[in-house]
Amino acid sequence: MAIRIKDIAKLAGVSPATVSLALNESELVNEETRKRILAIAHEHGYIPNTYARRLALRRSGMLGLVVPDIENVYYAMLVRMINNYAQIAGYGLSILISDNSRELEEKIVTELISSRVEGVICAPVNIPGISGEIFSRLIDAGIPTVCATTRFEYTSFIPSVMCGLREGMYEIANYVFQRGCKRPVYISGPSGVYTLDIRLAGFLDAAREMGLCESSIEVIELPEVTYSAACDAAEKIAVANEKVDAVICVNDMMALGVVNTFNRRGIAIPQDIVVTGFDDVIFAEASPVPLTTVRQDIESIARESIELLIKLIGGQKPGEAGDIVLPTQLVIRCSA
Amino acid sequence: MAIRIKDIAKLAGVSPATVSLALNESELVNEETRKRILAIAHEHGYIPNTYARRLALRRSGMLGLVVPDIENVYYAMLVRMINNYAQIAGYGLSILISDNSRELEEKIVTELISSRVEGVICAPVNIPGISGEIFSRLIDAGIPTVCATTRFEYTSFIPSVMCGLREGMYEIANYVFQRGCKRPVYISGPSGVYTLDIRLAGFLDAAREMGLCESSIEVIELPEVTYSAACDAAEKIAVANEKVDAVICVNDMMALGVVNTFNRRGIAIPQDIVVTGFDDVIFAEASPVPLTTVRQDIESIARESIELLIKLIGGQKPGEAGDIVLPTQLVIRCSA
DNA sequence: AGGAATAGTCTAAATGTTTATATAACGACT
DNA sequence: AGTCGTTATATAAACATTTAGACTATTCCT
Repeated sequence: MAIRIKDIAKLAGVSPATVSLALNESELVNEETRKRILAIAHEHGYIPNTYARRLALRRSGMLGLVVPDIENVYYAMLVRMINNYAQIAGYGLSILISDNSRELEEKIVTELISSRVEGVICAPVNIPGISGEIFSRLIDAGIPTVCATTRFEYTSFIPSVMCGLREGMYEIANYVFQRGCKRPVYISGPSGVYTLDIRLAGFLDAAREMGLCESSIEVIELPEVTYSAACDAAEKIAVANEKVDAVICVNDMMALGVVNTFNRRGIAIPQDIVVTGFDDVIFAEASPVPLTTVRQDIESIARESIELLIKLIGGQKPGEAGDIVLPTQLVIRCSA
Repeated sequence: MAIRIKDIAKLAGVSPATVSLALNESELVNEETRKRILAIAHEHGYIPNTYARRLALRRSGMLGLVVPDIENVYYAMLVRMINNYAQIAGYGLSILISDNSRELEEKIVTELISSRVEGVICAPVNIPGISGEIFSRLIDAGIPTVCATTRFEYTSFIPSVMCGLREGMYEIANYVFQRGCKRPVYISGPSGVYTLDIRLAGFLDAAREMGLCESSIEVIELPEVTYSAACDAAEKIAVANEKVDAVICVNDMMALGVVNTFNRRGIAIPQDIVVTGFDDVIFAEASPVPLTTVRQDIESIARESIELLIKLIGGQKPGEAGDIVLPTQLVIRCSA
């Protein structure tokens, strides 16, 4: 069906080798022949067969990117940017979605090895106890891999690029405490998720430093880090009304739930209660009370990830690189 | 580096053909030999080379999906669902992002042909005057293609699956008018974008039917369909204050901008002015005044697209299928 | 004129699979 | 003993490229 090099060769009255060389702009082939061949190729809409090409070349020119959830704007941003950077670096990008499932992650890793990608950036699923065995198969297969937006606790072979979440949460909690809040509620998701655990650690760092006693702080661990879960929690806080003066949320979506719930109940933010988010997603600013939050600079994560990956592809040992921790940025708006 | 069929053959003392057959669970090969071969393959972590495989098979088992903007939750949903359905149908999915650029779209189409995908679902870039020439190259290359979420005006060869946007906008505008509104402002983006043009047509249908005169309705065409553009427009409406009683927005993001701006200025929604959105994105419900809006059922778009695509792959002619128009759903909340 | 260098093209092997066809071994049947 | 089937395996070609090395013709030098 589709036209092949062999066909063009026949049409041009030369050998397939010459056609291949001509198409690849080799110096070896005569200017005139080249033009003739290119003309024929163009006329017939020749497009090379990727599979034959990559097989012969013994390289794919592809990188892989694995994300757990494409509907999360945070990962969507990551995808867009890595897509960009990969392009600039001259690689194709294979985007794979694990849909927060370990089994799919397994399959994806096999797929990546099978398609001989030259490097992988992975954001592993966000469930308690990630350990990196799945992705370490990539390393075993000799494929340079970097972990982005989080980190494998037990696998030192896979370097990571992420923001200093602990420091970021410390900073915003500290800011809230400096404002005079003494009875904070911290709203988080399930424990055991690395990126949530270290945020909590940052909060506790700040609380400890302020000398807040155990009884004056409350940590709520919800099963999900969603808007509606946060609404329910906020409802309870509003009802109990134990002089809580700050609600520190583990992400913006939850903060938004808290803000809307309090709003509806006539609780003034930040006058009555201070509320903070985390991530600085697009509608943090579009919230009825614009959110004070912590920005994770995803562009930097994307850039540094690709940069590190390319170094690894270039032969640098993972050990030499080490993990990269990027700064977060406190964004002060109105909610605190 | 990686182990090949040939290597396994040598280790097992059989021919490569036998190994291939064994790995593909063929009945031809002796049970015992098969087990021995599989054991060796497993032991050495054999993973077939995709490129060699696809080259020999003369089929890729892949579908392509092209979206203009992955950060748009609307497309993100589409991606997730089509990814799901493709998997169920036994295909791999190549996700490509055109980043709203025609040039990239060109490149992507070449890539798709080059990698011999068996079918494509495309959501073309959202700029004035899309005409489908770029994607019609897929048809020329014999690759079944369907257009999702919008439609090519001039290319009847590419069937489309989308919601009835005109009817949807008609319905919500009509609802607003039935409520008694007589001086609506319609906020849209640049004209020439098909999916915006037909929404406007739906609005005008409703206005005409209500007998609203030209002078009592205002149509604002902003350069961008963004939150901040809508905030500015809302600001002007608030200042002018010409008894406008409804603001009908072309999407939720803009409606949210209008709601927040009015909120800040003390204009009560829906008492003073009614506001509506379109799309029913996740935070339509999380808006300070939950948005009355129109839901596009992306799950259906995804399902119908894949279903149609698979029919086309199965040999159905595009002409026989025709475009698929799915119903929208009016979601009544508080803002109208 | 003869040899070397150069330019342009071709031959053939290689990439790692799949698969149609051939072959071999074995038993069963006449 | 020869024929036929069956079963299990091997051979070899095919898929569409790339590329090292061979070959030929031309030009340049002495």
